[in-house]
Amino acid sequence: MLDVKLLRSDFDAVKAALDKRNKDYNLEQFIELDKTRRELIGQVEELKSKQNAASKEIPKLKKEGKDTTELMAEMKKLSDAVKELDAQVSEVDEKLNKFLLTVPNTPYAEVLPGKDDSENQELRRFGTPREFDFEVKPHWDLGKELDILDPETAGKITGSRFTVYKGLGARLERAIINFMLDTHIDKHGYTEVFPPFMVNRKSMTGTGQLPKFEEDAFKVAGTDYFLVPTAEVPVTNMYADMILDGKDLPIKHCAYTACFRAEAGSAGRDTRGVIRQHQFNKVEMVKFAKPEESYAELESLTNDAEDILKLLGLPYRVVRLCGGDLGFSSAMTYDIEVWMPSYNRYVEISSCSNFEGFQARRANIKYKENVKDKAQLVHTLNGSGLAAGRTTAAIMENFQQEDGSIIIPEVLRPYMGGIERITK
RNA sequence: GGAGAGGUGUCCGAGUGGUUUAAGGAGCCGGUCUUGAAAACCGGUGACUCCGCAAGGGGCCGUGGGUUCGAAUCCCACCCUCUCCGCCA
Repeated sequence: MLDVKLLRSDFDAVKAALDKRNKDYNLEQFIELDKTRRELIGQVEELKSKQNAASKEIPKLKKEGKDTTELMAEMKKLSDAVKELDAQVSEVDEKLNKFLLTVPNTPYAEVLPGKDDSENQELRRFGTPREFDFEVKPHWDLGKELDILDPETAGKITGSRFTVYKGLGARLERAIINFMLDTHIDKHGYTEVFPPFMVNRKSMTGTGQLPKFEEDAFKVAGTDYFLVPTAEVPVTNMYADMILDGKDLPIKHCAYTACFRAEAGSAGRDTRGVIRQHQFNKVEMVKFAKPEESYAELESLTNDAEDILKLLGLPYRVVRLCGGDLGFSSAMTYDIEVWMPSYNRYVEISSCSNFEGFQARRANIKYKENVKDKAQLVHTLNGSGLAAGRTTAAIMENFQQEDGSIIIPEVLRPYMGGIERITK
């Protein structure tokens, strides 16, 4: 949610920042609603003040044995007026709130305007895509030949966009998850959490998935719960409605969860392989930081995600998303894209974002430097570290051999019982 | 799922319709005393939020409604915690 005070005091600046997203958000309606709301509040609070005064007066008069009938009748009228005005206030409040909840975050100064992902800025590359002297196979063909990925069986037991991992495929996916978690915990200093895979509506609203993107989420029938689209949702909301101690910041968590996405609107895209699934595994990093430190924290968070790819020996590049490609809640996002031989291009494997105070305002997460200070919003950040399914696919494709086998990266071997290669 | 108990400020805890402006205690801050500290004593101290330039005012006793001139207190719904029972990995 945007800062209402900023919207009032510096409307044009907010509008200019949002323009970088290349869409129109009809911000003008805010001005009118806000004005109406403030007028109504002024009126109703004046009446309530009178009400409170009378409530002190009536018991006094009664004790003195005086008649309060007339005053009480007068107060009844006032009470009705208050009710009427209160109803109007909450109506305007609701409209205003509804509107504010659907306006995305203002992009950071460094974010360039742009239409879509074609206008993202490449910042750096690591590694060199391997030159193959044989015909590369996509991971879905390798997976089938090695009998480690089985989308057909998943289609039978569930439906499309699901995969059964079998044998060493399942073990590889699990090894990747554990390797990533251990690295973030032991080397990068994150504290692991293992949260529920379902969250309530409040949490989904807190991080910005709702109310605007309900069709992207899986709702659990008969409840008001949603399957988590990312661990960002449960982990960020762990601190909802809390005032943190500045001494504890930054707080750094990593978490593994399965992630569930309806993939509404992506029919026909990436239908083969494990790149775009309704359910996939991901290790997520989440940070809570002081505002003045949040952009430095974004750099280190992105480096932590990159470190996983470096250790695995996978070539990648880092891009800064332009305004038009930026997620709803984010002020700035770095995407890390891994080289995917079958696509013959870099494919997103991590997205690292600084949400500044946008989520913190929605979820009510604050901190105090000292006990006597005024509580202020923390900045929230998160990034994939990494998407496990896409990592499995990248390893399969980048480390495939001419005979169709796959060499396991050395760092994963301890997690694979020492196995060095997946063969038929 | 069933039965019961409960949710009050940083914490403990009182409070069943009106000087409650949320008692009292702990903690915290300041002071007296002390070589210093502790103890004792004295004084101070709810957080958050909304409107307002300010003065000030409104709201907040799990959440949301309702009754009333007036609600922490009465009524309704929901959420959460604890105990017991049932079921279950």
